[in-house]
Amino acid sequence: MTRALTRKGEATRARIVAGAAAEIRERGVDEVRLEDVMAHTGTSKGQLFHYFPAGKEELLLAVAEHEADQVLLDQEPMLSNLTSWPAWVAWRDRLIERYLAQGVKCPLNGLLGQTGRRAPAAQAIVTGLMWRWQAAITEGIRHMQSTGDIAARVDADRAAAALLAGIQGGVLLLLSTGKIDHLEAVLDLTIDSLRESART
Amino acid sequence: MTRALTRKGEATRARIVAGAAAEIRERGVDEVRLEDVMAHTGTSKGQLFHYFPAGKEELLLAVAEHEADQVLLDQEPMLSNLTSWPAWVAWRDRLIERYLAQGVKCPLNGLLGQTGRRAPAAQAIVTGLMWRWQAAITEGIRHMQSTGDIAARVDADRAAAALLAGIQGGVLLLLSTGKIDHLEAVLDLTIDSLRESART
DNA sequence: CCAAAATTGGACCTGCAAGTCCAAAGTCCG
DNA sequence: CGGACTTTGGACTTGCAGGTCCAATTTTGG
Repeated sequence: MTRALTRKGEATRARIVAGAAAEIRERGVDEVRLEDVMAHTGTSKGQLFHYFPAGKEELLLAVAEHEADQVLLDQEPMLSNLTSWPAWVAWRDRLIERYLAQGVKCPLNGLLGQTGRRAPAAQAIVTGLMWRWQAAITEGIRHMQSTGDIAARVDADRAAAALLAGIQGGVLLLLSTGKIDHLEAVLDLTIDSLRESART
Repeated sequence: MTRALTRKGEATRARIVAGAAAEIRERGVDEVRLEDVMAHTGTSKGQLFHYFPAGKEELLLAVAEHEADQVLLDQEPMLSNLTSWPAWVAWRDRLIERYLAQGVKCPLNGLLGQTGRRAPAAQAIVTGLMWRWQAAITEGIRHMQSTGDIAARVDADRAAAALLAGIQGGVLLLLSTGKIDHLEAVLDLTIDSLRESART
């Protein structure tokens, strides 16, 4: 159905999404006007509505997809290879580094409130992200259990759920307080707790 | 300076704040118009700007304060009396119950994005809430350490930070997925881990 | 090379929600 | 009771951001 995109069109569309994403990260969802996106990407209103007929909401949705994918990509290749304690630590370090650099600019935070409530599609994107994220963590835990580095009695799904929640909260607290301490504490204590489980 | 409020005025102001808070909880920050608040509280535009001269932003700030206080009040008297394991469990249950009932309606989520970025004052309110919350948890941990129910080697501040982050993330995941599982997992696993610390 | 379709620019429209204003009504206190 | 205030209602103004429209241009595929 959306087969009517030439190479140039595809490029323009991508430029719009990337530009809008950057703008949103920088200033927040509800501070970004279509005009800002136009200026920042060198496009016209005609193009915006050509590629996103439903207007702002559709654009925001595309941005959300883009950002959700980015969140997981930024954790690779660590996230998919949680197969040893050093690997876990490397992942932990990557998370800290990434969010420290990102600071107050959370791309998805606003999307929960802004589009999340009214657009079920946005909700689905965030939910999907969380599900994929948690699945990756679960797999890491399972692998560590298979090598005996984490006790078999640990409920991998539940532990992954808790760790994911901790990360989300850590990031949220980074957003509101500007300090990385919470994220660090959660990661270290949770991972330590998993590590400890094998010792008894 | 704001000494020019008769009893009737005070009541009206409170009615506006409470009504706006309810409306925001129900429909989200950026879906609520001043007209909605007027309709819902039986007030006129004149009154809104009489009590909140700076307009919407000032009203939102008052609502944020109101809601932040409520968050902690809803956890009392448990939160201030984390002095035994049953007490901790009671607190845990209260949290689950409260957020289960609240469901998708988070009063403060939007305030981070909406007012948080532009209004440092809103940021301060959220930060203050988190700080008070964490302090209460820390105190609970310290008390349990004094009775030997939690190992002395545990860093109370750090543990409290991690637990708070877990709770925030659990609530966030409740908002996006609609499931309480994450919050439950975080609370149970973290509390268990604290409990376990005393056994070694 | 040429028609059909995609792409682009930008002027214009429109609705809405925040904010202004002021006059009428009520309240307070000596 | 009376004058000075707070409180209230609601009509009006304003700016702005999202969305519409269409004509000009470029690209595509046969």
